[in-house]
Amino acid sequence: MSPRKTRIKDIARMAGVSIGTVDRVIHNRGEVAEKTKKKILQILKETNYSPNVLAQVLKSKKSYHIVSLLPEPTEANSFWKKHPIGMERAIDELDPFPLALTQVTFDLQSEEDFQNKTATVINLKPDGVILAPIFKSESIAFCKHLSKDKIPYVFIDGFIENTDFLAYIGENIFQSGRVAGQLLDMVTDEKKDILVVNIARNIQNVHHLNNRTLGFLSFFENTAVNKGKKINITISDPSSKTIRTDMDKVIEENPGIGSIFISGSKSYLIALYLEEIGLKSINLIGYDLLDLNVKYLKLGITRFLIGQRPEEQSYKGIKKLFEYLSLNKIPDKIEYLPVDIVTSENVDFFL
Amino acid sequence: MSPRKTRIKDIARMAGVSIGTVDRVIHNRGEVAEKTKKKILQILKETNYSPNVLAQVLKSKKSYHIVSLLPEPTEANSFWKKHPIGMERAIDELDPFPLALTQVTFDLQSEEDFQNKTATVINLKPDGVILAPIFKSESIAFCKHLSKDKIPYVFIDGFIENTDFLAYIGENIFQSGRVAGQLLDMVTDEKKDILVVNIARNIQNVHHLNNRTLGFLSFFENTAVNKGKKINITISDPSSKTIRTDMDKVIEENPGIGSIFISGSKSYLIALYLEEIGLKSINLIGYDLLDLNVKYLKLGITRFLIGQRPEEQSYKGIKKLFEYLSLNKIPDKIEYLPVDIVTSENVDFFL
DNA sequence: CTGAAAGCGCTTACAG
DNA sequence: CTGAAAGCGCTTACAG
Repeated sequence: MSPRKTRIKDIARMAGVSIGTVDRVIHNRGEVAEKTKKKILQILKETNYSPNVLAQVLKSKKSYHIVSLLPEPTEANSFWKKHPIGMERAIDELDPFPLALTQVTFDLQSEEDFQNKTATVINLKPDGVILAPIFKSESIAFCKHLSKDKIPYVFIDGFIENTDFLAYIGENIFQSGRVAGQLLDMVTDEKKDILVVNIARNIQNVHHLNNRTLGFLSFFENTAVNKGKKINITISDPSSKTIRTDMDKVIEENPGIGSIFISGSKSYLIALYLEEIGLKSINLIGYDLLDLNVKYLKLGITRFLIGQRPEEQSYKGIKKLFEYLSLNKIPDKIEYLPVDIVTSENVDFFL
Repeated sequence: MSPRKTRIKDIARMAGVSIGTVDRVIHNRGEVAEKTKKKILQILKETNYSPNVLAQVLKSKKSYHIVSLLPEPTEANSFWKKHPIGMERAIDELDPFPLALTQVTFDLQSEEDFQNKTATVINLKPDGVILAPIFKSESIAFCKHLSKDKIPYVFIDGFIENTDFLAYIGENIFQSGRVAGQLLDMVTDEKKDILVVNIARNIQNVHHLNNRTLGFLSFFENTAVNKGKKINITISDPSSKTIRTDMDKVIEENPGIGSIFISGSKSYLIALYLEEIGLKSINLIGYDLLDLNVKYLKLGITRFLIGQRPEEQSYKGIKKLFEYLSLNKIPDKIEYLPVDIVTSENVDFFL
């Protein structure tokens, strides 16, 4: 297999120069006669030289500093608890390589806090950034700043077009809506109606909820068996009182509802509601393996959860940044992770 | 974060000896006065010393040799094509670390070939082995030999109890049967019957088909809604003629069949049969993302496929062996990978 | 039983 | 513009 790797020493011998000169050419540090440089470049190419990373790292002690800017996980949104775990795992695995991670978090409810924290990140002078671009306009401004400073950044959870990101790792949001559509179509009586519930203060701004709903509905436009009505509501306040009022109303007005699609991660709120009013015949599908969502999945009130591998998102984010920084490896720009279909019988494997 | 790592040099200074002596203690190479040794061990402990792997590898050039013994992938069983990919990826990722892999394959249909190949593996004097223990008694003999030679081995795809394996990475076979049961229960009319099809020359010997079927049936014993009959047949020969004869018979005798569970990876054979006789109302579920299985999934003839992440199995196998060999890290003995539920809408993410 | 030295492949000053 | 030397942290002979 390995025909013994070419070393700088070998290149130097072949070119009739010292290793210092070879090193200067390799790293383009100048101070080399044009003629010598050409010759060395030629040999480098012929021998297909690549440096011994071990020796490089051992010598240089240069540590890359990666900063993450992700939402602060809360009781109600334990989804974001998974991301730090993935990042730590990546760093563990990269172990002997010098990599420092600073985690900055922001309040998922506050554009202002997000904006302040982007300034914090900039001040840390990172070599690379991992970012969940929750707030669009603020994110765009931040990305511009990073580009200007030549700091590479990776999106997870969602991405913004026309920015200069190094990579995106996460869900294909539209398609995950279609998967949910297909599953509900399978378990819903052909003539029953289907309710789409978005829970969000301002649905306009929540890009991925919109996109999922679009994907979900698209499945019924061209592929599904179900012929029932599709009802679409937005609940602007996740308090149990508002949920009850809004849900009571829609269910009374639409007695034919057979299934409910919740476009975000708060399906447990609807499951709780259905449990309270004792309506067990309705099929529920939602997103993300929050503890409360899993509880209702295991209770049989929620039929399916769709998982989007939060831990793998951030794990791969770190890995790709590191490979780019240390080996100059350009990753695939968009990596869609599988849309996981989770039921009470396979959920334990995902926890 | 890092308070600068303790080096051998530091230990030596603290103990008032030279670095050579410290090294002798660390590697237990003897030739050290008991008193000195004690002192150094004490300091090692206090400082929580761990070596710089970079420097270690750079110096030693010791390359670990891993040998895999897996079935030869064939047209009909492209499942085993995925494993080499996973292993190559692991080696790529481990890059600067010296790791050689030799892949030995055997004929999935031949106990004799398997046995011959175990001898081949032994002759290669590997530092570690990755093994799919397809044939039980032959595998046990092989494992005994490996244990005697103190060669660590990792199982994938299945494992044999009471052997001295380092780790197993793969499916929870029984549980994956339950998942299939749950899915079919969801899409099958309560009163319809369910057919279980095993395709195998000798069903006795095919442990995992049995186990899956047991898991599948267990779901209907204690959890399912479906009240129909459960019919269980074994087709001993995968030729299309035998399939047709056997299937014609069972369908004629059981007109109430609403769904079919295929315990192995050859669901495409049954899908092809259903396509030919034009029976489209039956729900089909099977295993593994073979090209042909995926074809019938996309055509809508197969409802669900269950995936078991073949690539990840072997990827993790290599990683765990390497970590054990180089860092002496003992892995979790059994790691069940998630049971993936795959439909026509999410299958592309898994390919 | 112990220490001093050489060397793994690379990078970084420094001398000329 | 170029070369020789020191050193990253470890391991491996070798001398005593």
